[in-house]
Amino acid sequence: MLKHGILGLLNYADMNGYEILETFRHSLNHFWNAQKSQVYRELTALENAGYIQGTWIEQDGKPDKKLYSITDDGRVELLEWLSEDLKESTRIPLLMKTFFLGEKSLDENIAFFEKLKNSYQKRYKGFVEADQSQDRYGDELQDAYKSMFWGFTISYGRRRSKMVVEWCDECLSQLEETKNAKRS
Amino acid sequence: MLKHGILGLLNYADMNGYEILETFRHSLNHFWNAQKSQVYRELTALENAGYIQGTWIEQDGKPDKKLYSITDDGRVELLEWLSEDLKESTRIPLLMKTFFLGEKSLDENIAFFEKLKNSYQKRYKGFVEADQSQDRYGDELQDAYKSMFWGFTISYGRRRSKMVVEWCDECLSQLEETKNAKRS
DNA sequence: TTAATCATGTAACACGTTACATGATTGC
DNA sequence: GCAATCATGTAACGTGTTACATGATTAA
Repeated sequence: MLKHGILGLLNYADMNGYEILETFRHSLNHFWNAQKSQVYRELTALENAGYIQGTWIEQDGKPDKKLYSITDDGRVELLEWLSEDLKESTRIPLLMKTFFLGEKSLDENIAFFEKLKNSYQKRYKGFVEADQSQDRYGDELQDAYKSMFWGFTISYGRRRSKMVVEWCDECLSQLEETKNAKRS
Repeated sequence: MLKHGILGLLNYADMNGYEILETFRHSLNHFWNAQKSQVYRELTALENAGYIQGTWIEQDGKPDKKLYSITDDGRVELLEWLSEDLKESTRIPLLMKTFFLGEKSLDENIAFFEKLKNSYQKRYKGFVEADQSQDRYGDELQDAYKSMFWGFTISYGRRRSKMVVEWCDECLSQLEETKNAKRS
């Protein structure tokens, strides 16, 4: 999975590991959190598989870097992945916890959902701002068609955050109702 | 993560591996897809850690089974997990693919989102029906408070499916717009 | 007789996380 | 002098997936 993400980025431009990590951090971070160690490991694996090739570049005033570019085989692999059906493995840690919340008290659970709501409300605001500032990656790409899909991922993030906030509201109102019913 | 799910289930009732798998399949499947091999592995690990203990039960007409029950240490571990902050590792395969869809044609991408919309529409209907039939797990639990949280997970599933369908609509209308713009 | 259900697992691999490890240059 | 930026990785562990492997009983 990460493998294909890296191939996708190298298909846009040659990059070294550090730049790939930066790109993940500023453009893909809302849907993929890439770890340093994993990126370097995948780069090695991808090079061994012949999907990318790296060249060491000397720099002055900075450490040497290994610049990777995608190969023809890599491009084929990328397109194959894009054509495959996506296999969505549903694993939602939030719901795993929610499912067993019956072990905790009403008040603890109200606090749980309030905290959650708060954090997603912040995320939501972040997405709305990103949308308005018509920003970074969309501009970097300089290709209206490609940047449209970047926009789609932002839109998903916005909708998802909103959905979670609304879900929290629903949970909270049911919890409050239960609390009131107990009191009377 | 799965580890705590198993602890949670064993906290409700003693079960063997097969029953745990069945429970995942009919009650937790919409947010957690547990593999056989992993469940058996976790059960062994959990027993070695002292969080659960298993006893072999002979049955007639059926294979022997190993019935597990949670220990006091296991219950402590479960409650600790419930109190911890949840660490949500955002990794959304759907968006990873979406991000790089610029490599494919307009028509292919329209087909992609239509297929996706279709599958989430089906899921959505499934959730709505599950909601109305006031069903399985909620009844099994026989505990209004606990089954409320099960209901929360269903509600999340319903909202999420709906959100994805709406997102697909947005993507599709933008793609269609681009298509029309090209034609003229 | 054949498929489904009940029941257990192992082996190998793939993918993700956390901690450790190094070191030069630049700006405050 | 200290933190940030640029740049590379390894080691160990944890978690998830795929394929393989076995075998009895029951219902169509």
